[in-house]
Amino acid sequence: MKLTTKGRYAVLALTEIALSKRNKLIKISEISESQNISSTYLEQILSNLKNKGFVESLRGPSGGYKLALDPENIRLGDVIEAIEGKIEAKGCINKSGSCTGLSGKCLNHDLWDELGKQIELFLDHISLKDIIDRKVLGRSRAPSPFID
Amino acid sequence: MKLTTKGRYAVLALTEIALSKRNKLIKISEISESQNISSTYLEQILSNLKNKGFVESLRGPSGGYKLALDPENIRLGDVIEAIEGKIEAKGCINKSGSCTGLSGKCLNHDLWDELGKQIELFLDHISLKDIIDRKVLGRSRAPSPFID
DNA sequence: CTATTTCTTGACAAATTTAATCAGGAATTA
DNA sequence: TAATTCCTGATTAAATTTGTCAAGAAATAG
Repeated sequence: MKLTTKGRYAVLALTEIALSKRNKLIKISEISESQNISSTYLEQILSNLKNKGFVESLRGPSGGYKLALDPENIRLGDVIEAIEGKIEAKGCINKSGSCTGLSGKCLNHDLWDELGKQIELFLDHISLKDIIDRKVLGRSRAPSPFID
Repeated sequence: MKLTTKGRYAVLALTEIALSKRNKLIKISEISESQNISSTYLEQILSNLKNKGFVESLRGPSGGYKLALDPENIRLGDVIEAIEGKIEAKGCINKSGSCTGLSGKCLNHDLWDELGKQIELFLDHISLKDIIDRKVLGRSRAPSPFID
């Protein structure tokens, strides 16, 4: 599993872009300064977000970025996956011999798979609009009881 | 947030210990061999698990490890926290100036806090016994809708 | 059309974290 | 008393994250 500053910066940048005046372009330098993030580092991230279709850009003076989608259509899960890659709780993948032993057949596999799903489910249900509207707090949920 | 092989090895080791014959001690070398994990690395992890009270040990020939608690009383959340430290989605902590800007007051803070809770909730509700009994699959849950 | 601004791209380097090794030691038992 | 096993802390190696840097391409203002 992976969740680094890169992913957090991406979400942060998207909220800044979303909050900038409707259809008005916002520059990397503006985000960089207001959020105290290296502008060259942000360049990488925004360039990536552009290629994945979350934002649009314009070059030259008075250039900058704006959202390519409405905030309610930007799922955080998609953003994080685009930036950090698949959030997968790799249990024993690519480790030959690690699916043997007393706990053979990867009892543990289930755990990390399901945890990965729990994380994905959460992020896939939160949109950029939820963040802007402050509709995130209190929404986490415990797993369901096991049904035979 | 953090979830590394160390945490996974810890859970793996615990399941191996749990599955070994009741009250019979199991050696590091046995786990190491059956799971293909460096035994010296495992030593660190098991020593840690012992200090945190999850397992007991005995030295000398015919020594080894056994559980200090019943599997149903070992919550994965506690294990992971003991090994990896608090799973916290640190949003803007210790980054002076990062709580300003258009998205000031840390709109994002809520997101990572709540994601952290979603992960904790999941792991706190799964016990070592659940893993052994294969009662984990299908239990992940989406977040609840926002209530005003 | 020229200079400036801004995004774009890819390679590179520093810093941090993770994963693992190593060495020496302490308890237990046969 | 010798072999076995856990115990501890220091050190190293590998991988990843977090940037920096340099050269360039598009857009615009003047």
